[in-house]
Amino acid sequence: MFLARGWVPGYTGRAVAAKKSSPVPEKAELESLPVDSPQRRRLPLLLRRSWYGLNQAFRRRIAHTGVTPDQFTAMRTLTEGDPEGMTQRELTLAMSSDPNTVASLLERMEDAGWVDRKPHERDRRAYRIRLLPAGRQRFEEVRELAIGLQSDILTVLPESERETFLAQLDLVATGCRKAADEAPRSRS
Amino acid sequence: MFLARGWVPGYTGRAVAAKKSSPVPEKAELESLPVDSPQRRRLPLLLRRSWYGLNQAFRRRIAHTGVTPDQFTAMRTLTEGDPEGMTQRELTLAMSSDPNTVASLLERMEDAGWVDRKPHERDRRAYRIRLLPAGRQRFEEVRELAIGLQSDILTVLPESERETFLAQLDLVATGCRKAADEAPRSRS
DNA sequence: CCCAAATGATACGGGTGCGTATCAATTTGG
DNA sequence: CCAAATTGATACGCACCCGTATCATTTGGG
Repeated sequence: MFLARGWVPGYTGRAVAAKKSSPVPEKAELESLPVDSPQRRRLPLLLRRSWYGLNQAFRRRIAHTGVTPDQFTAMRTLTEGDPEGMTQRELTLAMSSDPNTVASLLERMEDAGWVDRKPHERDRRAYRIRLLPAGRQRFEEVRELAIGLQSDILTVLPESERETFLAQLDLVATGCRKAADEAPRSRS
Repeated sequence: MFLARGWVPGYTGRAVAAKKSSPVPEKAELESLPVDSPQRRRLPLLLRRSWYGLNQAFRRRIAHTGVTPDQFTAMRTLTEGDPEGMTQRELTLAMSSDPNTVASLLERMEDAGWVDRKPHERDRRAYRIRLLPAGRQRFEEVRELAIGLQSDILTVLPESERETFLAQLDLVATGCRKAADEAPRSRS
């Protein structure tokens, strides 16, 4: 087995080492531990597990459509955005992504015939990205699967707790972005 | 489409279109909307924003150490794992990562002199990965910054709600992994 | 005991995240 | 009104995610 003797459990909490009796520490003793102690639930690890798990599940469920999760996110964002067509900058912000990534993402989507880029009528540096009919059709197809997945996963929480949880996650997301924006880009 | 002209604000909520007066819909009308409606909080988008925001913040805060967020995760996992040295397979599982990714991650970390790979004494296919003193020193250095970041972010939630939130996120994470594991790898 | 199935690791390739640099166009300040 | 700062987009390069294929070793069932 993969646990020799000795050992401290990972954050997956398979076991509790040493002499601690209860598998779940009491609140009081728990809060006396460092916030990154293996005995505690840690935000970064939980977000990592959630995000990669969700992505993997989604990618596998939609693989047969030829669309990737990020391409789907772009399609959704475009659908919900300015009907005249968002700029790449706007798309980047709305997707919480990066100008670079969005550029190459759109390049592939343009090659696939799902979007096109028209020059912006007031800013000659910018494009207006529009979702083409072929893209919209793909989007609708994948959207059904996305709804199914999200619903499946939310069943792990009692109905009554979902909105509160999502509101808290929203706060956390905002906190994370804020931390990122405030972080120094190294000194210069 | 569900939004023709007039746009509806994306989840970034830059503006509120149309005639809806309250920016936050009532619970009743909210629950009548599709789970992926822009007016609702959506799990995938929130997880995306949280994860990338957290990562970006962390990457920027630790850039001067030469360690990447994933390398730090590996160091932490190794530190908390079998003192004799985990195999790559075990590390992969514990990190919610992928055998491929872990292999190249470790290759870079080995080049940097932070870990080494000794042949496993009972399975000649496997390695035992050990964190070297140089790696442990880097780990301790970065760990301080990681604790600071996690603490900073958790301040967005009232102290009394944190443990509950993390417990719910744990459930969600498990649900996501489960969905991924159950997803078909395409048919063969 | 032996062979088929399963498993640990690697190679290869496409997609994505992102720091840095560059270029053209727009905005701003004096 | 013009030079400097800012901004939209791209190029390049490295790190990481992950599907697929391959190879060596281990395991399991007959």
